[in-house]
Amino acid sequence: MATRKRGEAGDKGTAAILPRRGKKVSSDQIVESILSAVAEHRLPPGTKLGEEHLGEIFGVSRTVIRQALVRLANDRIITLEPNRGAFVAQPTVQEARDVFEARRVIESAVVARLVKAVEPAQLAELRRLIEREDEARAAGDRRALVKLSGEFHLLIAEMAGNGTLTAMLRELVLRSSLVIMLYEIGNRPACPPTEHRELVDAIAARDATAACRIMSEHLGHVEESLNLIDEEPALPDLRSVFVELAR
Amino acid sequence: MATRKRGEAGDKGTAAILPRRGKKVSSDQIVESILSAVAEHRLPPGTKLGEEHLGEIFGVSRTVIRQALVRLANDRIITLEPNRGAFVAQPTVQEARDVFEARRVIESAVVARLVKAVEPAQLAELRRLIEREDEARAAGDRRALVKLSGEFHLLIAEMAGNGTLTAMLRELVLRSSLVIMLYEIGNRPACPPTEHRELVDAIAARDATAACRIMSEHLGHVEESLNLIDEEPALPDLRSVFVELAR
DNA sequence: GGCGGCTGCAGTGTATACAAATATCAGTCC
DNA sequence: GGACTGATATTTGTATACACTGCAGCCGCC
Repeated sequence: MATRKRGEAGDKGTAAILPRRGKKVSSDQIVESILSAVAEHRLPPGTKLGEEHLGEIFGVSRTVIRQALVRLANDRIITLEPNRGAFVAQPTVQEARDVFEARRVIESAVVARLVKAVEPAQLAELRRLIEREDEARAAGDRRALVKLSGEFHLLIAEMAGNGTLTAMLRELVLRSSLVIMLYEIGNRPACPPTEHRELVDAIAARDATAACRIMSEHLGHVEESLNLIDEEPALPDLRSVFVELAR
Repeated sequence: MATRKRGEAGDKGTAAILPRRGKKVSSDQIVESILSAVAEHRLPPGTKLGEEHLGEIFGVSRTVIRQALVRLANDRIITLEPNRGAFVAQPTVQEARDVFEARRVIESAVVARLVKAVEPAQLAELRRLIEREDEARAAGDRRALVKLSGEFHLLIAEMAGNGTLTAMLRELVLRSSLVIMLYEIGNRPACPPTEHRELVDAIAARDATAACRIMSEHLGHVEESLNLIDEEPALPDLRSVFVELAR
């Protein structure tokens, strides 16, 4: 536990680290790993992220972990409670609704922009992604499905070519992932499977009005499929569970 | 210079620190100070922000400064060049256009939302802010004017009630401030003075269509008033010059 | 005289040490 | 038996130490 050289991280069974060639800053890898875990619903909201613990997992000191946590907190993926630590964020119902509204605003605009300048190769790429979604759905791989669905929305933004809007949407998609983990009802499928396809069809037809409408409705459907009523859902839930056991 | 207790920071003549009662995390104050300096055009793009130097100014160690810099870099207000340090960001022409497009997208939506639920007290508050803008303009106080103009746009977003969109817009307004510093032509006034007033009038009339149009055009006017031609403007300019010479 | 490498310095990147705050738990008192 | 209080242990917050990188100036070399 004394001195720890870099590079030992991989030994510790942390599968999620994508070993980018040394160019990137080390805290980037940690941020990416945690974001990836959120996107794949492997990291439930409310989970405590202890600094020392993460440091052991990634094979770096708390200094680097701290940088990563500060960045994640800045994007509202985690919350930093002073003197208590870092926890995976638990968006409130209000925040959840705000996130979806923001997504409708941004993604409608992004789709409209893409319709104007979409190229056949891009349509093919979108359709390829949809096929991978179908495969994941067929295989019953919910984690892959939810991640691919997010990537689909993000890919549209990237293709639209506004880096600022894309960066913002990336944050929103990740927060959506937290929202879905918190508020989804049972095992209902998050994204209706046909709508992505319809959206690409509308884009291919250069029908901006229809594409915007489908995107907006699609996000509305996802939001409606959630249990966004104004009551405290998660940590209180755990707490009440323990109260039950303690009786 | 050895041990330094908290609370001595204020002694060092750092005027910009608003001494919030101890609740906030100390890096927050530093972030706020730097953001404030950017909003008031006191901190030109490209300025080097040395860690040790900032540490002396704010009376904290590099650790805290670093946290603040990481957060600012995350919001693209500064750029962190590995092993070289932190510099106030210099948005490219492309980024500048992206920022204004993103603002049009978000602020149109925000205005439309506000029109639906605006209250008389809010209209009065907006008009009060416009009057302060007029005063700053009359006094020739450009720094106050540019800051108040940003606050006007932000106030509309806050009133609209979507915290997520507001947070995103806050970032965009700050980056706009950098863009304006970089690309403004001479001393041309950034914001046409009448448009804010027209906007509030349209909101008061509950005319969502007009309000969106005015907001969008207003942002378009600000963008057009800048020298956003596709040539490298500042540091990159130097580089391309040397590339030419090397041929 | 100009150019390339070298060395010293300044500044960042990371780890560690220490202080402060909080959570845990045992013991005591009511 | 339950609640409170104190000590202890764990965890975070901050400062500092040290290693490494990049830059500048100098010197020697061509």
